[in-house]
Amino acid sequence: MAASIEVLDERGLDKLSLHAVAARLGVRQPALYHHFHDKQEILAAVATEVLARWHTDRLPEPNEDWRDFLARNSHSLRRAMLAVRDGARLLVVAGPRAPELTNAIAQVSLLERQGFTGADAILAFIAVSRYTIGATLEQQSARDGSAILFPDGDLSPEAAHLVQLAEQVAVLGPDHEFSTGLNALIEGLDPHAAD
Amino acid sequence: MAASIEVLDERGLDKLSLHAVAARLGVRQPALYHHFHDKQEILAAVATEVLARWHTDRLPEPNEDWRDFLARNSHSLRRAMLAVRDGARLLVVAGPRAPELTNAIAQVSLLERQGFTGADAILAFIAVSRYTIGATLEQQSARDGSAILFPDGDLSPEAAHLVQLAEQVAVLGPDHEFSTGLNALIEGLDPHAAD
DNA sequence: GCTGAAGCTTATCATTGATAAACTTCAGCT
DNA sequence: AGCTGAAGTTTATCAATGATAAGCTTCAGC
Repeated sequence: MAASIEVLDERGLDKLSLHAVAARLGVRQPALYHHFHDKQEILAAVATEVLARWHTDRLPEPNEDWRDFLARNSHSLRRAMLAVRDGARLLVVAGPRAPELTNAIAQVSLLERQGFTGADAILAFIAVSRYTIGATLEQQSARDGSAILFPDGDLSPEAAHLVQLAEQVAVLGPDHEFSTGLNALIEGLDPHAAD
Repeated sequence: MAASIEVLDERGLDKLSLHAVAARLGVRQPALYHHFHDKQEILAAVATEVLARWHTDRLPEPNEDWRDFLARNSHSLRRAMLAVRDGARLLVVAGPRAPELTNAIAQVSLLERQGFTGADAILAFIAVSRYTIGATLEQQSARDGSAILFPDGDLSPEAAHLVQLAEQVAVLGPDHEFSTGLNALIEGLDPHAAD
């Protein structure tokens, strides 16, 4: 796992080859097949290891506000994805499909104690986790690939205005972008909101 | 593009090979390189084509409520991704990085006319689009891969409760899952919300 | 000192994205 | 009629990669 993460950081997910991992371990490529069934299984193990190392805030404090916990949990997941190159994509293609049971119980129970129905609690976790993954994925892809290009030819006044706004948003930074959406989502999930 | 989409639907993104596309066109694989620089460029063109075919609701009605438009736009993007196999992943790896200028102008302008600052309007679009991508991606991966497995051994009462809730959510269906999060996010973006 | 499992190696495959070099077709010009 | 060049295609060939088969070495445990 450690060797795989090193190779991942150096070459990126697309060029993460078993040969490179094996070489780093001082071993030949087929040796890996004595420990894993196929590449997919290796990637899954790497994804799990990344989460174990960096996604640390998974359990709510005893009487934590549900908003605080959802935000903390989401930022923790995001931190894990940003900790390694192509981390978000790695989680999408090889991440664990089912949540860990004991964590899920504590998490859902927290929301239920604060006014959520059970189903709404689950829907809330799903929504937040999907936003987190989507946002981090796009952000990380954009960072590693080419940055979004601002056209700079002759522009209509409206287009110029738009470009200026985009630059405004850009200087606020990716964390701000992420948090804005996350806070809006969490706010909107409030079961006590006035309809 | 049409041939590529057919192959994509039949074999999935991972097994979408240039050989297969060329075969469908009654042509040899290197012939494709006279029309595209590399595979990435082909995928980008396919992604653009998918959006052009199915992502139809991109422009706001003259005085449409911003909530309605954001929701309509998001559902339209989602529809496009669900229209082809692995559509969400395709968009992530090969989708256009920058939005179309004229559309973006009309969209941002709508939100500005309804109380958003320019920067907040852009942040709103970013948040919604990232949620849409993340949610559809997870949902489509889960559908095509193995469904989330409900453990069915001996469970603690809490675990049994959780499993029961998960089944409740499952019967509501993926569209409901998606809409719940989307509506919460849009609600939370309201610039006039009482703080 | 035998045995068998664990762990590794070499050899070998099929698939795949990509490149090089040559052949065919044909519109447009002289 | 005949030349020319561009467009589009073909065959041949690569290197990289994931995967499998068969055999060698080491060593714990009897």
